[in-house]
Amino acid sequence: MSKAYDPKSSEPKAWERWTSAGAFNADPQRVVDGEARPYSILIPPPNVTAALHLGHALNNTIQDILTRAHRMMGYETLWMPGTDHAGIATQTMVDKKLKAEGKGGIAEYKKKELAGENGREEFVKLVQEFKDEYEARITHQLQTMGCSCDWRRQRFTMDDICARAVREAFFRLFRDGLIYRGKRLVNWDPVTQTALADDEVEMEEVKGAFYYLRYPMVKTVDGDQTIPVTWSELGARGYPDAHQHPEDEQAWVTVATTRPETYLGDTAVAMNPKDPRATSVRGFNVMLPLVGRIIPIIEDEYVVLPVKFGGEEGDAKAEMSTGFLKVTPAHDPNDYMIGQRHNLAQINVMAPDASISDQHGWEDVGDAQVFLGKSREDARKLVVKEFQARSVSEGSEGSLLEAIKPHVHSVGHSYRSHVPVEPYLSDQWYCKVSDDKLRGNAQRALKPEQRTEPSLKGWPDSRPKTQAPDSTDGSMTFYPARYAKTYETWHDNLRDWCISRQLWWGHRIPVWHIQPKGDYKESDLQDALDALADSQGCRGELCVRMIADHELASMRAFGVCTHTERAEDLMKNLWLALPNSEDKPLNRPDLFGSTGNSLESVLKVKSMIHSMQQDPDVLDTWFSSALWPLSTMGWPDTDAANSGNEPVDDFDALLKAFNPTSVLTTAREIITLWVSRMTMFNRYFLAQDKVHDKPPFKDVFIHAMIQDGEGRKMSKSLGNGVDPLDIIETHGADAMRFTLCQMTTQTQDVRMPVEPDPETGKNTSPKFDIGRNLCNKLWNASRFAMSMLEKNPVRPGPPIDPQQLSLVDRWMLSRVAHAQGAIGSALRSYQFKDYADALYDLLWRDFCDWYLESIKPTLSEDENQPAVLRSVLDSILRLMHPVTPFITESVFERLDSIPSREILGVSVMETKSTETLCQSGWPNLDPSLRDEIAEEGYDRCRALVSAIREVRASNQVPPKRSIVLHAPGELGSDVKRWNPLVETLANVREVTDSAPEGASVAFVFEGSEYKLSDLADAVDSGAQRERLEKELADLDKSISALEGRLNNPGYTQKAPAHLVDQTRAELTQKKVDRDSVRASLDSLG
RNA sequence: GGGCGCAUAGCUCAGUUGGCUAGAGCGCUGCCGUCACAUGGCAGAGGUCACAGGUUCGAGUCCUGUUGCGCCCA
Repeated sequence: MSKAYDPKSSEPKAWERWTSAGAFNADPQRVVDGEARPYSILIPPPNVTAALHLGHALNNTIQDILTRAHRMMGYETLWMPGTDHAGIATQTMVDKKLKAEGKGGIAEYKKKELAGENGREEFVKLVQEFKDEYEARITHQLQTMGCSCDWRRQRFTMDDICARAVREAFFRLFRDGLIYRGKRLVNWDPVTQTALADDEVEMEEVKGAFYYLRYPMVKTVDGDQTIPVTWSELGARGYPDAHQHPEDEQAWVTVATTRPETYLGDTAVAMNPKDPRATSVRGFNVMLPLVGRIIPIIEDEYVVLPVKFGGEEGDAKAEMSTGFLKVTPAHDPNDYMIGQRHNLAQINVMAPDASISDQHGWEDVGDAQVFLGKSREDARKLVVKEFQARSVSEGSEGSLLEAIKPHVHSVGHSYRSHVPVEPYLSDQWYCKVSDDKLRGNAQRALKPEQRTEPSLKGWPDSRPKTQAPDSTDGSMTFYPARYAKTYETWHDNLRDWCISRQLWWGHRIPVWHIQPKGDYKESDLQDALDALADSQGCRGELCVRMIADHELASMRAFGVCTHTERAEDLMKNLWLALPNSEDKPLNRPDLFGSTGNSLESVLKVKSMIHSMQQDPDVLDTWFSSALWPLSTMGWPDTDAANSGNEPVDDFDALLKAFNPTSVLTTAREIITLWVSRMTMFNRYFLAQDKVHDKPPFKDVFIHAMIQDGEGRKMSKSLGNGVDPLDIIETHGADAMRFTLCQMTTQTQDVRMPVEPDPETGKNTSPKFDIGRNLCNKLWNASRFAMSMLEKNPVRPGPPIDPQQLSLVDRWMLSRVAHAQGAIGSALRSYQFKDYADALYDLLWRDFCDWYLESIKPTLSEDENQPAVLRSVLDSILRLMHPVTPFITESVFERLDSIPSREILGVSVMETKSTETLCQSGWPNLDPSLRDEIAEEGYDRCRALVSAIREVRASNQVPPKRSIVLHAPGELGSDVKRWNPLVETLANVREVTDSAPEGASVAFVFEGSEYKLSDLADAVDSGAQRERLEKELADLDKSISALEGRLNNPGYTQKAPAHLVDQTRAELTQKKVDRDSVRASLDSLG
């Protein structure tokens, strides 16, 4: 074995051993047959947009630690790997890449598609290639890190098995009325031209302005709506300040807006009913400049009163408000709500690219055609310019633009294209997550102790319905517990989920839109299609729903959702067969077979369809992510999953064995996006299947976020990101894993100082040295131990009774037992730092610093000691394996061939194989090995050694010099009984009862004075005095503290008796110590 | 604006029901080329536990408030 541990040579070999042994393969049948308990984890599928970063490394290290530990504990263990197609993110990446390569980007392919070519298909193929590349890279990264996933089962959210789950889920929700079509304001990204979910919008501070615009006031006389209202008229009606304006001039209202360009779509001006001006303007309208649209002045509580008229002073909104609010229902979410309340028209004045357009619902353009075709930015400038140039009415003073005040406000930006999001009215698909069948199930999943009163009060139905230990409700627990609140609050304010995206990369929505010919009901079309489906062998695989209801039959629309590929083909064929002209017969009768029955059905359906179109949109990425616990397990059709080209065909047992999973390990930012939705879907669908009604995981562990040394997020743009592969290259995978494990505390952020590696220039962190050093320590300790075992082989024999062992051996076994317990409880409570610290202390402090040093001289004489050494090293390797799998596997391979002998109480848990360390058992140390007496005895010995070492150091005694300990009485006989521990560890040549003859140095131990001699040729009495005086000062300080405590009657009366006794004993001891130190000082003269 | 978190040694962090003379690693100082490991050993210095009140016999820990930093959601 080499002197220093070399991860580069060990890691690939260990990996090879695991994979050839099939060490990571899970066998669901063993669980179903009751041979083993299940332990399963689903990987949060990384996006295929980029290589993994340190946050992924942390998350996956944690999952691997849990997986490996439970595998060794005898659980049938599944860690399911996979990646996410990350719809918009990936599509954008590919678009950018194409543009960077000088190609046209997605726009080119959109043109092709419009021209009737396969632009969409070609583009998706390119994305597929991109995905393949990154998927391979991510897989490589995870494997290099040592992730013990069952790689045979690797999934991708868009592969066939996942696609089947998506189709099934969509169909059922559609059928059950939980998916609907809605015209809503969405967060529209004008660059990628897609709707964004609320959580895909990032708020950014923007330096903008409040623009104060004047709208002339008009009234209706004899049907003419454009008659100006004058100030004097308003004044007569009690309008405050009306007299400040010229009497006969036209009055106006001033609205304040940050987005003047949206005025084109205004359909009302609103004011608060409490506004003192409300009565005087009631019944009047205003006329939009240039557009000429007459819009009403309405009253709504939403409007903030200006300070002048009762608004709160200091409230920024009240300070800015004029009391009049322009209402643009089609371009602002709040205005949309007002519009709903007052039944206002929604006028969309923009094209999908956010340029001003009269092609998307705006008709009364009037003089505003100057704005057509302008981008929203240009339109804003132009609106300001036009308003500035005009006045309220001809000849009146002042322009329509009253003022511009700078204003910093936060604006939603697309997380992909980073442009401001445009609230945009469009038709989208929604999932009714606010339904109790979904929301309620997610709320009820939470452990009752983690629910809070306000939420339970707000949602009385969300109280858990069942409470048995294995119950369906209340069985999901968050670690750390505080994150339960994030989860809970999210559901309290849940809005329906917009699930459609105007993208090409994703699961296409399996719906055909049908415009009906004639006036008929949903069920009529359903019946006709059922008959057709029947004739085509796909009965029941189509579901019809009204998706747009309108008084006019011609404006109605039906959605036909297809349940299967077959049904999809049927609809496609129907579309192909429909002739352009209504009266012509089918142009492709061949598509439906030749039976008269089918032809009749086709003709019937055809007669009902005016036009049909496949929905062009795809589903939000999170829709397939939400199905991850189901799709990875082959749901809904395990038979179909088995028949694919999968390397394993045990899907039928998979779901039964491993859903619900044991724990989900993830970052806090996706508690809402992902955890919640998986919970809803898992419970909803599996309950329908009568499988179970459980949440998809028992525990949810939320790990910390890694920030750089300055507390900033790691990101590409800041250049502070760290690539796990770089760390593995310089430090080794185990070193990285150990450091990450040790950093994983229960706080929400952890910091990792980042600096460039002086050699490679790549980002690294000194933190990883900790892990590297630990591995090196393990390597050398093992090397040393094994060489000693070669020289002093374990002799065969019956099991050793620990009671027969020497003090240090019993102590070491006790420490291992202690560590095993600490590690077990750390794992159960997801306290990963505690795990790492327990390993560090066990290996470095206990085993290396004390045990190995202690046994050096005795190993050859003590016939039991080699067996203990062998056994302890074995246990340490096993306990360390989940954190540092590679090095422990390498060492274990060598240790395994060294003979061993059983020690009573030391065993390993049973596993299905012992071929590698990875597969073999977790240490099982009987609690009786925790030996208080040995720990106390050895601790005394160590304390004495430390005291002697301190004397040696303060007197500058060279380490090589052997000295003499003068220890009469009890201590002397103890030291002799411990022989040769003190002698070895403190380099003492001789222990004697006699007093020193020559120069000596005194030290105090347990209240008595002892002496050391032969320290050097001359003893430095100054150093001794200094040391003793410091010791005296420390003692005085603690004595006065203890006395102070005991002199406090409150303490002696109220504190627990054992504590008071303890304090008294401590005080007595300290006083004795002090006397001895004083005596030593006196004798120094 | 709402929610959550953090503030302890020069740095990164532990400190789980209040009982502590407040710990670890790195860094720092001194000694050590020793036959497992210098990616190491031994010894040492270093802290008004952000601030101000309160509860208690006793507060780093619990409560209230203040300040600063960070994250999430509007």
